[in-house]
Amino acid sequence: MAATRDRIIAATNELFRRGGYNGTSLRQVTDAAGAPTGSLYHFFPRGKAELAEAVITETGASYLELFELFAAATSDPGAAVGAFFDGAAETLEQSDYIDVCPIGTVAREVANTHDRLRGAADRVFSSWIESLGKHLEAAGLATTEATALAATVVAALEGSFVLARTRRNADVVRHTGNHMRSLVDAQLRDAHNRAQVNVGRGR
Amino acid sequence: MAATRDRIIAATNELFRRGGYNGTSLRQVTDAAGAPTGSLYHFFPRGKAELAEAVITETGASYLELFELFAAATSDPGAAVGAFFDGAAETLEQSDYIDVCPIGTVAREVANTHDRLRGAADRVFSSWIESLGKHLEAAGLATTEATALAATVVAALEGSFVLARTRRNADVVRHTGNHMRSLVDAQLRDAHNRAQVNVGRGR
DNA sequence: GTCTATACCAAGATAGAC
DNA sequence: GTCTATCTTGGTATAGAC
Repeated sequence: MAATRDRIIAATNELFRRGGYNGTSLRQVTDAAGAPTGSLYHFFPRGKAELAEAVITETGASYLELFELFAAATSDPGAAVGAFFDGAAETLEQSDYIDVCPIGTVAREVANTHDRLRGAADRVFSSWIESLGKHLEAAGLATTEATALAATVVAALEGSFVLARTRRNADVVRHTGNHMRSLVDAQLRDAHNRAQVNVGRGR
Repeated sequence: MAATRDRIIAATNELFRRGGYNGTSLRQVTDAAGAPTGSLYHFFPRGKAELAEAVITETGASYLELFELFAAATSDPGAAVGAFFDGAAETLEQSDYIDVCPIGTVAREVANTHDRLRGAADRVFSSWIESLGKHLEAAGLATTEATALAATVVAALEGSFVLARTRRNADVVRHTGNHMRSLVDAQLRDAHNRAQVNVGRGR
């Protein structure tokens, strides 16, 4: 049996993916985790907000790891991006379309009301963008271009989750992934062409 | 003074953009609208869910109209898309980063819990995708390509709102808009090139 | 660290006078 | 159509024994 704290985190993660922050009660959490209220407040003395912050931070780190696995499998960032979208689509279909990512839902709910949670989500998104950005740089993009493109990919990923869950069909995630892949490929091609021209000019 | 029903809808729209569905109480709505509980239940007998459904449907229709205005201003869909993102970025900055769109937030919150609201959001997103898709078809894309690309643009739009609100900076919306614009331009170019080749081959 | 009971408050919804 | 009072439920959080 997993440690109590881990069960609480895992249960909250899944409940947030289904119902979001305000839509999930601590009663649901303790029931799903099989843990009493006392334990919850033992591990998270500041209550729901502290629990949510832990879920955001820890889930964010595990998704970062997951993306790094995809990226490590190839030197082609476009392929890694496409594969990541395809994996997310699969997850959606196998989970009755509960959100793939608790962070996007919660971030959108609390961005104007819980500044601490907003900050935690901000750090997570930034870590993802930085990671993808590094890979895009390694493949030939300038830093500014790489970061902006990485942010677009993350935005498209999060947005495609909204559409897929709303229509209960994950194909939009796959199509969006394909589009992101061609966008990445095109930008890399442009960068290489510019580099070629400069070489031709003796730069 | 606007009619009571209109004030209730407008107040709810703004409150949803700030705090989402579960994060907004009917007390907040009646306070902001300056309307008593009795009036709210007079216009929306099934309560909060019915009110939310009306907000989604009516806001969705007004954003559709707004996009059609942008699209009517030019025969270049890429330009219309870019301008729409820029306008949204402006709105975010001027509103303390409350969401541009109450529908995306609410859709993500209730997709697994309120099927009626999910359905209403689905119809709205579909109407946007269909509208943009038509313009992309008119510019030369095949129907399937046009619909898929339109969905990607809507996904990127919604996703960029999440990132922008989370980091309290709307530049990501502008950058995403630029990327969507180049994506649209590239796909239209490809379609035209394919058409040219076919002409060259005497098709 | 765990458990139960409970305090306290805000939520959505309803009733019935006007 | 409007207004106020109120019902009921469920929310977060705490207390204190074990």
